Amino acid sequence: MRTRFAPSPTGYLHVGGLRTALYAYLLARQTKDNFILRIEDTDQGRSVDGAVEQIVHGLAWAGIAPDEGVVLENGEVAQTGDKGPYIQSERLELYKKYADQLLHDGFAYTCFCSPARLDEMRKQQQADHRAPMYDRHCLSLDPEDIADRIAAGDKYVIRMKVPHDELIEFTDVVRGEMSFRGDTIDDQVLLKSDGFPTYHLAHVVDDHLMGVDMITRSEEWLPSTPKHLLLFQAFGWPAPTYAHFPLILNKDRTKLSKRRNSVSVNGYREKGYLPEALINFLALLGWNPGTTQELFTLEELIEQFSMERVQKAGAIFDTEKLDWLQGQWMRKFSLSEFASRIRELVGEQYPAALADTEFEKKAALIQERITFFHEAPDMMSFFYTEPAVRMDVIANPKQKVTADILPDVVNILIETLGSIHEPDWNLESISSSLIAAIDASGLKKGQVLWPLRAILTGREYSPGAFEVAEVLGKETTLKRLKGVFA
RNA sequence: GGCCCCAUCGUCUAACGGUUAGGACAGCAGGUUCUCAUCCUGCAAAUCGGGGUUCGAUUCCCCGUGGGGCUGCCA
Repeated sequence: MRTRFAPSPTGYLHVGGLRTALYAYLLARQTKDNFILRIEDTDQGRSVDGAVEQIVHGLAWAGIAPDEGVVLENGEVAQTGDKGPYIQSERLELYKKYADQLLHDGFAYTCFCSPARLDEMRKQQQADHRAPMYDRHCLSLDPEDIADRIAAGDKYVIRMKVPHDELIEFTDVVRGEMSFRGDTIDDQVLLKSDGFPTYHLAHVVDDHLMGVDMITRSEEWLPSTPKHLLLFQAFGWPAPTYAHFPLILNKDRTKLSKRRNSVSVNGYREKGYLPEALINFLALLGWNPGTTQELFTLEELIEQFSMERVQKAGAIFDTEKLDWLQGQWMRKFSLSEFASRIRELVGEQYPAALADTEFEKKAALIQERITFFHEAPDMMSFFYTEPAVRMDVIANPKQKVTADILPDVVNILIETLGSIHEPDWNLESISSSLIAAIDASGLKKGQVLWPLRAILTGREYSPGAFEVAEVLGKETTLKRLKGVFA
């Protein structure tokens, strides 16, 4: 199944767009066919510089880079495939040619109506409580007049002539049987006066020429599908299958917008979200596996995705679950993978980390606490620098640690830990000897372990005292303990 | 206004005529614990309304209601 993602380069890659792209990608992968990226830059006024780069890089980051069309080659935007060009502004002659064909075959007509006239017409129709539709003012112009006016430089568009007596029926893969009456369909503009096609013409021409047989797009396109079907019919081309995915919504259930949400894929990337988490989250927004599985790799999605389990109703974009998935994915990495992914980052602030043979052991202590990679340097700082130890952190009323017992506590710690032989310095010996010492002292665990942890890390929250002491080693541990009152 | 789509916990969703309406996130309460996080247990939480069809409707049909999309020489 050849599928495609066809965004307009009007800005960054949108999370809604990414989900549409993901589903198209999964479908193509399932059938071992190509996933195409086509750029729909037919609105000259709305195209934004750099948007194509954002889109291509965004898809690559998410792990669903296109196989054909506009792709990334050695980090540069390029085009690949034998059905190109894949950027619509480079296909203008093609649209003109096919528009002329429709004109010739009587499926379209030339229209000279000015925007001002159309505006006036719509206002009147609305005032009369009629559906705003083109009134076919130019439907039956004399062919010679048309030629003269064009020669004279008059602005014109080409409109499709919708057969009012037809009933257009089709089956949408996610929605089922659909039908529209021809007389409720407007004579859509196909070719604009600037020579660019509208979406409608471009979609039909391109998807036919590019061999796309499954059109996946979001629900907002459902009402214009009959126009597209009529065009396929007029050209004598086989119609593709359509699948309209549910919309992603703001909290107030309106169509997801950047005004009310953070919708830029790059924004999530910059905040530190993993592509695995975002993809997992987006996949589940409008689709479910029919099982209780919540965590999906891209591979698993390819195996399990099915159109039958795509939701019909729109889904609110609520990122609470994304945050949970982010945590799950951070923990899902093997330790060596996790360590290697944060090593550079930590190394930037603490160069010692780069050559640290104990790095993995340290990384292990933060993996279950971390949410974003960029938190790693801070979370690991006490392994590489002497923490600034504040009395108000060490003394903790909740743990019944008061300033007056601290000297005794520190002494117990220094004595107990100091008596462990260097080669025996491990989690087991540290914890058992400390527990024994605590029992003997009559103090509570928290009264001894909280200060130990606070002194070693300088923090209220951190990995456990035993673990930190073990990884820090006997020498550093004792040095920090002895330094508290120095 | 016209056309079209949709409707289960707060959110994402399962149940394709028979279930105490299930799961996950979030919430709340416990447990584990030196803190935080993780983890574990439990609690609370939903079928929009009305008619049909049926022995039986979340499920099928109709009518409402509600929400949404489209209605551009935007996509």
